[in-house]
Amino acid sequence: MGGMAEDSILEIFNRHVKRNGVFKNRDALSPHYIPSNLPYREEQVKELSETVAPILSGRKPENVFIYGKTGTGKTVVTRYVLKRLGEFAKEREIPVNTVYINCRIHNTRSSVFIKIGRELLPDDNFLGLSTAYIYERILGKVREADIRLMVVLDEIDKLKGISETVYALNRANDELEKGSISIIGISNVLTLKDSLDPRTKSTLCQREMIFPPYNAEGLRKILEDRAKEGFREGAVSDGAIALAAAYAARQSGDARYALQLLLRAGDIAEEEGASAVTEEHVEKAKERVEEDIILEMIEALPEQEQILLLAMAKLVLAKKGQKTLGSGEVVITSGEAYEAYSKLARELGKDPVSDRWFREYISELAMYGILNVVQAGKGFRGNTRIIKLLFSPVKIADVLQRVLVA
DNA sequence: CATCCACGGGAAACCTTGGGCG
DNA sequence: CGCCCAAGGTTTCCCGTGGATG
Repeated sequence: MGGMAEDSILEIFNRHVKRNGVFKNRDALSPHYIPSNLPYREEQVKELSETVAPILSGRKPENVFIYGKTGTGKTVVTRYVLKRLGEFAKEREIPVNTVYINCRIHNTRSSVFIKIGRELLPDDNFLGLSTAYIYERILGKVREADIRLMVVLDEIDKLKGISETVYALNRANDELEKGSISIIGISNVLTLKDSLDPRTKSTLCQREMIFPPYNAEGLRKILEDRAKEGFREGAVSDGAIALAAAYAARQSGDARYALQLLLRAGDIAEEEGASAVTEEHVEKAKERVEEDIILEMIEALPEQEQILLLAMAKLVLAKKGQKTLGSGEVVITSGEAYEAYSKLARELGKDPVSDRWFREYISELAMYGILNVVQAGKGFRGNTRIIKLLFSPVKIADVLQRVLVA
């Protein structure tokens, strides 16, 4: 740690002090930000508002199931409408409560109930209590204060025991003389509906909404709006926005991707000390965003496949410089990979799967585009194939080390 | 040609889940 | 409520096949 490191640290810190970067409010580009208007989703906003509005006159709104691909605005429209509903109700002192639950985090019935309980009764501690008890406490509160509750279950496909949860929440309405509970379920898994049992399906899907993907024009409008909020005046070129919109349109109209692209482009522009975001920045951001997505995906992979990938990454790093093939790329045969994998699995205290199943994993990962598998050809015995990681082994190892140790 | 590495289909074994029944 | 069994899904086991070597 000599002068060099010191200098580069100073440089980083300085960059963050002198706030003449491209961003004005970086959060406006984040997927969690709720903008003040939602272009190209006016229809959906209207329909959802109509659906929840009866709550204001004391009637229980129908349950809604919202379906659409990632980045089609499901979550943001829901949060937007409920936020406005909450504000409206508060002004008029109507007892409306909304609870937003992301089922990827709260993925069991009890953790959903705990989350609702915390929202309604912030002073109580629900940990360690039975689900039935929490349920009764919630019901008691709803009844006592005549609360009209809206529960949003986002990424509901990730919830274990959808039926039980939906059924329990809905059944509450039969037991309540005052107050009500309505459900909004959100998912990007189209087949989810078919996998539900008929009773759950008819309960949850009293009303259905489908969110279509944005077209390039819509994406451009979204980016323009957000750029106005997020960037300084003139710190982002029209060309950059158009390019980001075009890439995202190709990614099946994913607005989250578009925003991520612009956000990363902004980061890169700042790193380079540029005064404005250009098309080149967007171009460079594309790689980074794709990497972000892959890393996110890797984090969500089944444990065994993560172990496999970590073993592969470590193997690549260990072999760097040795055994190379022409181009200087590291070569790994499936035999070696399996050995490394089973060793690592045992180190982590897990039973390795058979080599047969291992091969299934390999082809699955190849399908996702994380790995690449090719016939080895001459120089190797028989039908040997070589496996390549398509992403930086350092980053893969980084992410997985963290995930697997915890 | 025998041997080796590895692939991938299919049967068998094992595990999970949910419904029926005492 | 607990037990058991059927159905389904997952994983292993077994094996024939193909390609490259010596």
